[in-house]
Amino acid sequence: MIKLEYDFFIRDVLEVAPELIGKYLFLKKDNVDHLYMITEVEAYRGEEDLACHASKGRTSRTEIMYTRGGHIYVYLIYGMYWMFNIVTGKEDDPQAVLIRGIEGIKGPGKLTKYLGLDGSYYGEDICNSSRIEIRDNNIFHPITITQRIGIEYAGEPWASNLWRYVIRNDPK
DNA sequence: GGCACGATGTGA
DNA sequence: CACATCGTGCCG
Repeated sequence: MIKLEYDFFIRDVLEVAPELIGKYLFLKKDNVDHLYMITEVEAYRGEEDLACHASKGRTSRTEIMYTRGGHIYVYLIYGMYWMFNIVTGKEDDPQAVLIRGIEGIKGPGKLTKYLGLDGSYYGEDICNSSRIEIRDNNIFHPITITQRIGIEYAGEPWASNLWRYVIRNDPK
């Protein structure tokens, strides 16, 4: 298992997102190591993407998306659920990958609750953290590509862009 | 300051 | 389909 470094994350989100399928999320909780295979992600790309929070421009919340890839973007939705994202791309090119599923857990809100991820991870450097990393075991997994979930409000073409990537055979 | 609304999940 | 629950963006 190789830890992924900046060169992996500092690329366009449409390259990084599909490659994250089958990779492993490493977490250290209470001094115990855990590995979870990533099974579902979505790409959010630039200020022009009306489903991307960066479409509102640079704010205290979206600021982290304007940094170079490898930082963590976490935010609260519906007052209850933390969404876990990894920033990608170069500095000043706001992009992020929303991690929507790991093996056995479907749904971005359930995922963060299960893993214990919250606002304390906002801005964390996933290439230089003692508690969270992404690792690769070089095993390829075929993927299914679909539209992103829950962003119809963004209108076209954003609602129809095929920017959701799911591990194939992962039921739904 | 006030208000509308979500990259969701659950349960009727 | 209703709704919980609150940070954020936007307007005033």
